[in-house]
This record gives sequence, structure tokens and C-alpha cells, in this order.
Amino acid sequence: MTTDPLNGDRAPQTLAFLLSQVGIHASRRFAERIAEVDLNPPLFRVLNLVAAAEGESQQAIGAAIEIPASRMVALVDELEQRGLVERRPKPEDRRVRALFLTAKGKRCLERGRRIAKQHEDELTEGMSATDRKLLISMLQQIVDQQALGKGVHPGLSEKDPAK
Amino acid sequence: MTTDPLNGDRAPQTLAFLLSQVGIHASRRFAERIAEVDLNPPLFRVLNLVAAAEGESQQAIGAAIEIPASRMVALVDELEQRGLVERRPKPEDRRVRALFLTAKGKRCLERGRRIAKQHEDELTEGMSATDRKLLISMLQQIVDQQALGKGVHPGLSEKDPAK
DNA sequence: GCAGAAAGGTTTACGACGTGAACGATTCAT
DNA sequence: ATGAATCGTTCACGTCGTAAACCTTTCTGC
Repeated sequence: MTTDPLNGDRAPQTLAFLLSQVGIHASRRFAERIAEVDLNPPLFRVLNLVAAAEGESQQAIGAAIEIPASRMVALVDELEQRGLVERRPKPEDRRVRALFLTAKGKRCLERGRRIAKQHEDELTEGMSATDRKLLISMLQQIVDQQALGKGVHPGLSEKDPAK
Repeated sequence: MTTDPLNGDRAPQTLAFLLSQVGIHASRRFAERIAEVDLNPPLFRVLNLVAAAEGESQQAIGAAIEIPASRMVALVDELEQRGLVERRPKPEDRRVRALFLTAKGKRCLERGRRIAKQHEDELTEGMSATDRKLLISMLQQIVDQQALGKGVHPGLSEKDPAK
């Protein structure tokens, strides 16, 4: 058989490509998994943040993960429609909408967190605890060095958009 | 000062989140950089593949990186309009379009590769060669274990879609 | 206390993508 | 020769994220 140039290079990939590939896979896979509780990654992320800072304004929470205000509205709309989050007017400033988790929201978040944990395990299956820690510290090093924010990246919400 | 729950956890992130974050950053940053030669990542990827397998059919090349036929058309259209790639009819099978690089395409690819190299360096700035290798092998381990293809992921083509 | 600036939230219109289904042309199988 | 499969293409659709405009409420300076 002749060497097929189309058949993947088993040659070592570049780090940049590997990072993209693995990172995007991680995102997509998580999107699949988190869909089990009828959420997508941005919604889950916002839900988490609301839990961490109940009573904060919509924009304060959005700003923390670099989500533009107009996008935040849609996200919170979703969460509210599903009965996971509540918008309460704030007496002292009638412009703002303070966000709170509902009981259902708390349950959903809990389930989501279990899924996230499973996802984490799945991703690092067959990897020693030592390696895992090592990998984390190296990635963290890149994050620091590249001065990455804590932003939730747009897109990548659904594995299968045509569903 | 009170502990602000909105201010990022400096606590150790999960591996899954770190991977997504870094991976997506790598993609976005590369998209920015490769735009200097007026390409986006999928176009650059196809260009590379055409170079590696000149004369192959459009779909053969597309299949190698898991790009659906209908998407491939648009991609090759772009490359052809820019004069980087040529579609030539194949005498023995008049259905297929064999792809070839033009001289301009070769130059562009070369420039793109230099950029990719720089991107690689930028990403791993301040990282020892040893760590770099280590990181690569660990990521490769995940790729193998997760059985990831060589697909080019959709989306992420442009840093600023509204441009 | 009033005018104008600024901030929170919302709505809307738009543009960018990727996909699947349907289609014509060509080649293959029998 | 006829039907099935393949290559490439077109098209219509649905999903997303964004910026711009807008209303309401609060703040600032005078």
C-alpha cells in the first residue's frame, strides 16, 4: 500500500492544535451531557453564578463572566421560564433585577454539578491523579500567562444544532 | 472588605473547564492571527490538506477532516475565488473536481504556516521545552483515549463576527 | 429641585454560520 | 439497459450572538 497523505498524520501534532481540538471536544461533550438537565453551558454557567451571588443584579452577574447585557436578558429569560431563577425588583434601586435561585433551580444546579463531575472524570479517564494535577497546573500556567478572563465563550452550546 | 463571590475563584479550576477555556482561547487567537493572510481556520486547514494531497477530489479531502460535502463546496469556492486553489476536472471521472494549489496558494500557505508557528510560540510562551513536550503527550493521551477524530470544528472562525 | 448624563434592562433587526434535503450529472453494478 | 450509488452543487432553514435604539430610573452639578 502506498502512503496515503489523507490518512491522518500520526506525527506529533502542534500544541496549539491539540489544545484547540481537546478543548473544543471538552466543550462539546459537556454540552451533550448538560443537556440531560435541559441546560446548555451558558445557562449552566449563569445558574452557577447566581447561586454564588444570590441577590446580585443581572448585569453584575453577566459582567463577571463577560456576557453582554443584551445576551444576559435572553439567558435569564430562559432560566426564568424554566422556573430555575427568579427576577426580583430591588426596592432601593428600581432599575435593577436581583436574581435568585428557586428551589427547582437549586435541585437542577445540583444535578448539573453531578454531571459536571462525571464529565470531568470521563475526560481524564485513564489518567493518574498525579498527571491530572500536573495537567491542571500547566493549563493554569497558560491561563495566567495569556491573561484569560473567566468569560463564557459564545457558541458551542449544542452538539447538534439541528435538533 | 468582604469576600466578593462574583470576583473570580482563584481556587483551582476543574480540568474540564480549563481545557475548554484554553482550547477555545487557542482557537480564537489563531483565528485572529490567521486573518492576517485573509484566511480563517477552516480555510487554512483545507489549504493545508490540499497541499498534502494535491489532485485529490473535493470530497476525499473534506472527508479526511470530517467536513460535509455541502460545506466543502463553500470552502473551496472561497479558496478558488481568492486564487489559492484550482478545481480541475478529472478526465477519467467527470464527476469529480480535483484540487490543486496555485502558486499564490503556495505562497499563502507558507505565510500561514509561519503564523501558525508564531501562534504556537505565543501560546507556550514562558514554558520550558520539557513542559511543552509533557503537555503535548498528555493532551495526545486524551485525544487517543477519547477517540477524537481529526475534524475541523465548525464555528470559531472569526474573532469578531460583526466585522 | 431641575436638566442632563449615566446606568440597568429590554427589544429588535441584522448578519454569520452550518446543516440537511433535494437535484442534475455521471458512473457503477447487474 | 436500468436502477443504485457517487460527486458536486444549490437552497431554504434554524441557531446564535451582537450592536443599536429605547424606556425607565438614578445620579450629578448647578
